[in-house]
Order: sequence, then C-alpha cells, then structure tokens
Amino acid sequence: MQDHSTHVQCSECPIRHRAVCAKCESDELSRLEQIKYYRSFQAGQTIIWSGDRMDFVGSVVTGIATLTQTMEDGRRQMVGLLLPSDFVGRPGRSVAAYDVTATTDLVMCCFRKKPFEDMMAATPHIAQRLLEMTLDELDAAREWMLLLGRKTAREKIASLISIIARREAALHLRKPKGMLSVDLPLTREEMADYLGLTLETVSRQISALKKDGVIALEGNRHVQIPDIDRLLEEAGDDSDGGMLV
Amino acid sequence: MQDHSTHVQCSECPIRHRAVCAKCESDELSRLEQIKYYRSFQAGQTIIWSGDRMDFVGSVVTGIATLTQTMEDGRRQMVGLLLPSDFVGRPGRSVAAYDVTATTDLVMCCFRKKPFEDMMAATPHIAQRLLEMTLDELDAAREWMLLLGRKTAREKIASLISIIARREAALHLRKPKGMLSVDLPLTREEMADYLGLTLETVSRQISALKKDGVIALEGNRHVQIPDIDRLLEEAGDDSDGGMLV
DNA sequence: GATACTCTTTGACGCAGATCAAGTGACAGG
DNA sequence: CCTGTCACTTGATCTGCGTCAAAGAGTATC
Repeated sequence: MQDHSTHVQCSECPIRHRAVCAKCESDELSRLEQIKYYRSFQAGQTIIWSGDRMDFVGSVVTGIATLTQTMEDGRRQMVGLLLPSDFVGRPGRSVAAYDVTATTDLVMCCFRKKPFEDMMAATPHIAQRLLEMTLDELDAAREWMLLLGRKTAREKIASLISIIARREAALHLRKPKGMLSVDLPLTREEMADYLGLTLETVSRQISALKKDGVIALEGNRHVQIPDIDRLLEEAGDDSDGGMLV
Repeated sequence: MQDHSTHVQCSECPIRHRAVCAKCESDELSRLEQIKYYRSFQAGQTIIWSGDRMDFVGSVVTGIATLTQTMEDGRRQMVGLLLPSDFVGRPGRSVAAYDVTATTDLVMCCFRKKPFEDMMAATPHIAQRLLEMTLDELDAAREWMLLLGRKTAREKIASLISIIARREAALHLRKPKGMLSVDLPLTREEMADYLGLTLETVSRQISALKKDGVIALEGNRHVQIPDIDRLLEEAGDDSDGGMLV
C-alpha cells in the first residue's frame, strides 16, 4: 500500500484529510466536494438509532459522538467513541447497527451513501484509506476488549484518561509537555458505559486516583496529570501506548 | 461497492474465495496463486508472538487459531477467534500486535507481505474485499465488547455457544435443523480467555446450563442444543443473530 | 496395569464492584 | 430567594465471580 499521507492537505472537511490524498486524487476530491453536505446536532441528541435506515456516511468535524449498544433490559455498552476526523457508517450496509449519539454539540460532514460508494469503486485510494482507518479502529476495539475483560475498575479509569489524553494530543498535533491537562468530554455515566462499570464505581475510582495523587481535578470534567508515566502504570499498559512518540 | 460474491468460485485456497472475485480478476488470481504458500502448525503451537516481525499475511485453511493479548502480570484476553477462511495480518504493518496461536492442528495459506501489498495496490477488488472483511470483524468485536462489559457469566457462556454454532453452520453452509450439535474447539481455559472469566466459572456455568436443560453434554467438548431459541434467550441477545436466516 | 500427565469439576471462602440510598453543589427559572 | 433539576459524591450492604484447594476423568508413556 503506497503511503500518500505525507502530502495530504487538510481543510475544513476531514474526509479530505483522512480518506483521500489531495495531490494524487484532486479530480476525485472535487467530486467529493460536490456531494458533501453538513449536519449539526445538539449535545445529547441522537443522530441515528440502531435498526434505522442509514443512507449516508460521514465524519465528525467538531464535537464528540458515541456508538452504543443496548440490551433489552436497558444495559448499555459503548462500543465506539468518535472524535473529530473519525468516520461513521459502513459502505455496503443500509441499516445502522448501533445508536449514534452526539455527547457534545457536533458538526458532521456527510455523503449520501450511493454516490460515495460509486466514488469508492472508482477511486482505489479511498477504499485503501478507509481500510487503514478501519484496521486502526479494529486495533482500538481489541485494546478495549482487554480493558473490558481483564482490567480492574481503577485500571479502567486510568486507561480511559490516558486514552483521551492521547487522542486529544494527536488531534491538536502537540506533544504533551509539562503538566498534562485533559478535558473529559463524557459524563460519569457515559464513562461507565465506556468501561463496563456503574457510574458510582467510576466516581469512587476517580476520587481514589485523586486522593493518591495520580490525577488532580479542576471542576468535575477537567483532569490534570502530574506524571503521565505514573498514570500509564496505573492503567496496566505494558507500553507507553504511543503517548510520547 | 459492486457485489461480485455471487460468481466467486471457491477452491482449496480461501483467499481466492474471500478476497477476490474469480470471474472478474482471473489474471490477478493467477498471480495470487504464484505467490501463495502453505504453512502447517500443530495444536498448541504459537504461530507468532506479539512484537515479532511479521512479513506475511494469510488465511486459515483448516483448524482454529486465536489472537490474544497478555498483560505483564499474565492476565490474558482473547481478542480474535480465527476459523477457516478468516484472515490474519495487517497490510501496512510489519510487527504483530497480538499472539497468534493454533488451538488445533492448522493449515494456513500465506502470502509474503510485499507482493501481496503490491497486488492490493494494483487490484482494487482485493482492497475492497479486505475492507468488507475488516468491517465484519469490527462488528464482531463490538458485539464481543457488549458481552465483555455487560453480560453475566451465564449469558457469556450461552453467547459463546451460540456464536460457535452460528459460525460452524455458516462454514458448512447447512441450515441448522432438528437437534443442533456443536463441537467446542476450545478448552475451558480458552473459553475463559474469550469471555473474560476464570476457567472455574466457565465450568460452573456450563454445568448450570446443563442442569437447567438448556444444553446437553456429550463428553466435555461436544454440546447438543435441544432448543436454539432458549439458548439465544439465555444469551441475552435481542435478535436471533442471523441464526435462522 | 501403574504412573504421570492435562483437562475438568466441585466446594469453601473472600472481595471487588453492583445495588440501594442519601446528600452536596451548580445552575436555571419563577 | 426559593425550588427543581442534573451531575456528581459518598456511605452501607449485598452478591457474583474470583481465589484457593482438592479430587475425578481421560489419555499417553513406560
């Protein structure tokens, strides 16, 4: 697979940045430009329900969305956390498999499915880029499975904070230096759904990490990390998880 | 994405069946034929360790393999179960991210990475087929996350049995009819690693399901399912999971 | 046929995290 | 200012599953 990532130009629309190479596919790019459109959602709004017809794919421009699965009796498990530039929707399927919810105000860049699929069939780079993104998501899902299946509540919380710190850092393209400081974009209940815990346990473990000096809280949603290595150790990860690359 | 699956011809090599369309890509197919080779492994043998250099991709021809992640203190979580025709290895990465282990005697059809990637770049169908397979895996991973995060031990066991039943049925292209009967290709410990439990809990819950008449055991590894709907209900799934399609 | 494996089952007990419940603080609206 | 709501914290208690331990069952080796 050729790497075109070095000469990608990013602009307002993340799909331009993530899914195609600007230099090599400029004509297809302009066709993508023609079929794209934007949708806005308010915090808390459900974008689409599992089982609904879904005739678009898209990527998050600003804000945060979640994918969740719900059992009949109401038990919920988050299975995806979408930050800006993340992709939603599956080419080749017309029914949503998960609830997609905006947890903050959110702007999404959408493409109607049919023309997007046509374009994908015509331009190999898009399919290849999408494959790469999907493989990354699969890796993230497998990391998540280890967390859900084998980590303690304390390790789960430490993992979540470091995952969010890592993703925010990657997003802003800045190296973490000095005292790291992270906004948690989720409520305690959403964190619980992410981690397979109850919200009470989430709250208790955050308090415990704070008492032990692993993190410091400023308000409820803002976390400061005096020692990232300490946090990663608490998370039970055997590597730095790409944090310091 | 065009659907060529209807006129695929399957033969000894699953990659032919799963990754490309025989009618449309016959010339590329013959090139795939030229670069493929087979490797055999014994039950229990580790195919590759996480962190090792991995210069091939491949797909399982016969037998069963697992992907597992291990924490420093030895806690293990299975993150992938590979049945015949499943694909291993990630184009664009040269280091294995998981331990890959043969749990039964196994034959794998391999392609050296470099020529496979060249071929993928040259033949769009391969990338598109691989994207589809990866998206399927991602869906399975997300179902698995719900299981790990929110299901009880009993539901986990019932889910595992129905998952294996479904996949075996799909493999043999036969509709389940009458008394379903399933071979569990995993030890109790491997099931525990799949489900995020201990082997003792797995054993206890299997005994409980047997006592309650949900399943019947014939030896340790062979399960009979008198009532598949009952089992699916025990699994906590809200659909039949494609069982009866 | 005895021994030594590995895989599995079953029992007794303890604990991490769920459940149930009460209380705090921030903020909006009347 | 009072009141309601929402997100969060903290406490008390319960329980599902993990841990530790022992023993049964099947298979291979000599």
